[in-house]
Amino acid sequence: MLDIQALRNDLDGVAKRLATRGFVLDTARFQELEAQRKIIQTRTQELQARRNSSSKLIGQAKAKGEDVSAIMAEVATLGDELKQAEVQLVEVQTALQQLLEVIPNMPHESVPVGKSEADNEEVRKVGTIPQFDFAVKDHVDLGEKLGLDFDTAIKISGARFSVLKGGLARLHRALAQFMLDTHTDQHGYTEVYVPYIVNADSMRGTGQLPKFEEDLFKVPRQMGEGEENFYLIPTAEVPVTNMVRDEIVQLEKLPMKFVAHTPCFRSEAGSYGRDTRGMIRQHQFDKVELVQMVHPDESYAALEQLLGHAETILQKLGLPYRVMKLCTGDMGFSAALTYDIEVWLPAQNTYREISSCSAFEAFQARRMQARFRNVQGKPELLHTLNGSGLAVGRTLVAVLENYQQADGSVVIPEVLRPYMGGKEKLTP
RNA sequence: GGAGAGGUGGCAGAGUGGUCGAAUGUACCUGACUCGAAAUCAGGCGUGGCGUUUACGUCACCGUGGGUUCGAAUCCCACCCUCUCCGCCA
Repeated sequence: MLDIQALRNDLDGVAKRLATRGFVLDTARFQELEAQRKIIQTRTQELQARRNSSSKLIGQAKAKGEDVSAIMAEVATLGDELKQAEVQLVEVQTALQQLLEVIPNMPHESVPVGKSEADNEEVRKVGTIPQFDFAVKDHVDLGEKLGLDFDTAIKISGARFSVLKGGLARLHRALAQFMLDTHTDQHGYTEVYVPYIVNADSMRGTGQLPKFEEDLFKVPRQMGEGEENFYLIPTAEVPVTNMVRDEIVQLEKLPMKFVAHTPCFRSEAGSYGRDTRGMIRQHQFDKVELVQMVHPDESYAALEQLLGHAETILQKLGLPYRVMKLCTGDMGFSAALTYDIEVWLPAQNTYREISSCSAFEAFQARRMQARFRNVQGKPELLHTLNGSGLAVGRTLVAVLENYQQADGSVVIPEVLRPYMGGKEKLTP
């Protein structure tokens, strides 16, 4: 959520910056609601003040045993008007809140302006693209012989799921373990185990709700008369970041750095026909996620660091990649600045996203009321950031394709061998 | 699933429908005493909004949402959550 003060002070400026990411801010509506709010709030508070002082007088008079019927009659006339004003105030405030909740974050000034993926900016390329003296296979063809089984997954669940068997399942686990160990032992993250099902408040906190409900898997749940659904997490970002929701943390606790390995569930509504082959785009996939809560001054330095932590994994695995700075039009709803890391996939002869690292400034913290006590002792919104380190399924795909041999076997990257019982190769 | 207890400020913990945004303790900050510290004493110390802007005024907030009332932390209703015991269970 944006700071409503920013909208009050510089509405046109905010609208202009949001326009660069293709969002049209309804400034007229905002101004209208604000004007209404001001009038109604002032009147409501005035009436409340009168009621409060009269009621106080009644109390004092009664204590002295005086007659209070005159004051009672006077204050009684306030009732309806006050009630009506209060209702109106709630209405206008709710409308403002709803307007604010669907406004995306403002892009950082360094973000290149653009409309789509095509306008993203390449920051760097790392590693050398492997050359093959045979016809490369994609991970589906390679995997078929090694334990990747889509037919069984379709039977037990449906499209966009996969079953891994044997060495492949172990390699998948090895990747996650390796990532966790690296981030905890070398990058200073604290490993956390978190719920995979969260409540609506958490989804609102990180920005998935109210705007993107159709991307989520919903778990219906009765709550008294109404219902407030649970949701399957689309990323560990949600439960991990929400650990600080409604908290005021001590200054010394910052930065907080967490890493979590979780499955992620996405409905992939609207992506029909895209990446239908293979395990690039699944309803369920594993991811190791890095999350940091930091002092506002440290936000962007922390993002560079976090990006480096994710890159380290690719470097250790010997996978070639490039880092892209997303343009204004391609960034996610809550992000102020995003780097994508794209790994080289030989069979597709291109780079594909394997990690996304974003700084959110106070956007999520404001939604979550996540704060720290600053040097003056006052609560102040902290900054959040996160990034994949890395998407496990896509990393598996990259390993298979980049390490494939002419005979259809796959060499296991050295750093993973300790997790594979010393095995050096997966063979059909 | 059954029975019971409870949700109040950073923490602990009072609170009979009226002067309660809330006693008290503790933590924390400032000052005094001290060479310094401890102890002691004095003062300060919740969050958010709005209006004027170093001050000030005002409103809201005692798990959440409704209700009763001139007035609710306090009474009523519903819900959520926590704890204890029993049952079941990985």
